Amino acid sequence: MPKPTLVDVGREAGVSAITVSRALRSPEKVSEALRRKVDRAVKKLGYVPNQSASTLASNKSNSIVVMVPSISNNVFTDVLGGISDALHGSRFNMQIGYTNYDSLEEERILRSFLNPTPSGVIISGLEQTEETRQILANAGVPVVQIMDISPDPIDMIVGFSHDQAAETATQHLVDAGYRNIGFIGAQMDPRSQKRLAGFKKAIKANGTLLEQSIAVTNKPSSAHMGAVLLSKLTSQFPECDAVLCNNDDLAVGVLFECQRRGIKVPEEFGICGFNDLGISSETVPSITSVTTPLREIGRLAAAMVIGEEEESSSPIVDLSYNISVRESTQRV
Amino acid sequence: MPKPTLVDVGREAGVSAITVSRALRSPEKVSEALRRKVDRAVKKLGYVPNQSASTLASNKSNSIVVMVPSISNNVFTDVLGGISDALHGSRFNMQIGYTNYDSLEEERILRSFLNPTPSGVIISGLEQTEETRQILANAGVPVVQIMDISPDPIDMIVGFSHDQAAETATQHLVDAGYRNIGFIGAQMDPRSQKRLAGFKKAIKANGTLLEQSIAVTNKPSSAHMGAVLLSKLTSQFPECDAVLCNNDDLAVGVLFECQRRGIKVPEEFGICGFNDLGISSETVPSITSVTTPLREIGRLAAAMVIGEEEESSSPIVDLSYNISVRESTQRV
DNA sequence: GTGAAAGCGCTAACAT
DNA sequence: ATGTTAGCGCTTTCAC
Repeated sequence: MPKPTLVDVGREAGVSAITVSRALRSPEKVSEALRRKVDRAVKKLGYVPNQSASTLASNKSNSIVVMVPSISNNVFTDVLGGISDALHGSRFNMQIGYTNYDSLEEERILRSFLNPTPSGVIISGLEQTEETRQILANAGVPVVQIMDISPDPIDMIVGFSHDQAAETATQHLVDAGYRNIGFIGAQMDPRSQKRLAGFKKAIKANGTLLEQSIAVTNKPSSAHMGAVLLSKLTSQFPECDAVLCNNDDLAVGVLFECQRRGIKVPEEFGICGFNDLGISSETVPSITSVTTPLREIGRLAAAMVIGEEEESSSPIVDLSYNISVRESTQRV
Repeated sequence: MPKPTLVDVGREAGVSAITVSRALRSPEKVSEALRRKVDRAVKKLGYVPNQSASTLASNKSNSIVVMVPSISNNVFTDVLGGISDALHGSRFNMQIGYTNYDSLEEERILRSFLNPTPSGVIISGLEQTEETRQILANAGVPVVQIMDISPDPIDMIVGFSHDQAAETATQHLVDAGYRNIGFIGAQMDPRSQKRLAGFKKAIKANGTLLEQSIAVTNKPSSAHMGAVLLSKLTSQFPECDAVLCNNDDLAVGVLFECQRRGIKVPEEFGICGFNDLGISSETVPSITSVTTPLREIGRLAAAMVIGEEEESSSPIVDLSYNISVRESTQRV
């Protein structure tokens, strides 16, 4: 037997197809009795809506478009996990776009994803092109920017303050007794730049910022890159006795490089990571890291975009981070 | 101005819409001249096909359905990366389903993904339910099973032999001089069971297999779990002097636990991981691992499913693995 | 090799 | 609150 359609359900329930459509899409706009009749007919026939027909007729899809810079980065797999959780069981599915940290590529992909119009857009960062902001603002769908915060979002935003988080982490290193603190960063996207700014601010508040205390690259973050950047840093800044890394894989690589060179952590050298990706609590010594609300960002962004959040809640959500202090910064 | 449709392209090219449709979908069934005219019109108008309309009319989508157990597992992000690469620039997109290592869940998701009929299916492992195999065999689309190998695939298959890989790795530990070798495994899916079987075979070939030399769990794999399982193993098998781990995160956790206990690796204890996930080459000491062709599996599976492989090539592709020998198994 | 007609299943817009 | 009408843009089937 063929798949049942809205017409079949309507016949079963004794109403017209369009009425069934409405009962299904906006149950609140329909009488209680009808809703029950329709539900029963749907179950009896095992009706499943045809997305393509719906999309074609309305020129609007049930997709939530999610734009992230990279899928291989654990940071974003965590965020995607949160979104996936929040969307699970809803009528929405997610369509992932991978921008490779390129605003123009992002714009191009987004254009292709905006037809048919999705039900919502979740997009990483603030660094969209002016064109992209225009397109999104005029798309007539909820847009949630994630990861960062700003007083001036396209529509809504959920993230945390990268500069504050880095500033707090740097201050923690100062408080732990380190005096020549360096910064190691890979994949220096705008959020990483903000972490660097937070680092600089904290250093200046405690003394003088030295140019040679910073070693960064635009290449991807990895344990290997952590070792490479530590070598660079210690050669240009030999008196360095601690580092803030802009991601945990770098921090892990720094620790390994210290072990290779016989540098004692935390006695001779302090290490603080970022994002608390799971491995930093397991190393020996364990690594202090900034625990960031990655999964929660995804979960909340999805809830906001599908309108499941409280009406009263603000379109700007600044989530909190936390310094998870571990052995790598605890001098005796 | 509104988006151009097939009718618009047809008008521009001086032919009917259906002819344009054919010229686009089966260029080989159409005259050279027409093909050129149509191409020019498409470019001039910036025509982009409407997927929903196509899917609705044909009840066939341009999606390649990909079923994987988990997204947070790095093993599958690598495989997905390979698929994504191979599909990039083609007219196909991927639709990902997460089964959470549950065959019944897999069957349920697959049923929902099979309407409209996708252009192909890539599915992890051999452990589908009988129902699932039936559905797939009757779907009339290319199906590629991945990760494992079998002489009896539903349609096509690309993977490698997990038992042979584990057997080879175990033999490497024996050859390295270890005499009381244990096995540590998490997330004991069927492929992990095969690795365990390969381990047992190699041990028996060299002596006696002890029940207490095996410590496994069905919980997810992580560095933390590696430490937990090492504790279990050494308490039940104190003379143990080396382990084969069924995944690299476990191996890393084992190394850290050894460091915590002051056990010298590789002198007192040998460690071999599996999948070579990138971190094992960075630790101190670096960890020997079985390098598996994860990305290549994804790339090839996608090529096979969209028919881009040589016609002549076999529907059964057994890729090779490689033992990457590092410090953790090199006794002086 | 190309075209005409019909319809995929749904929803927008307008009735009632 | 519910129904009628008219497509959405494409592909299928059948003609020529």
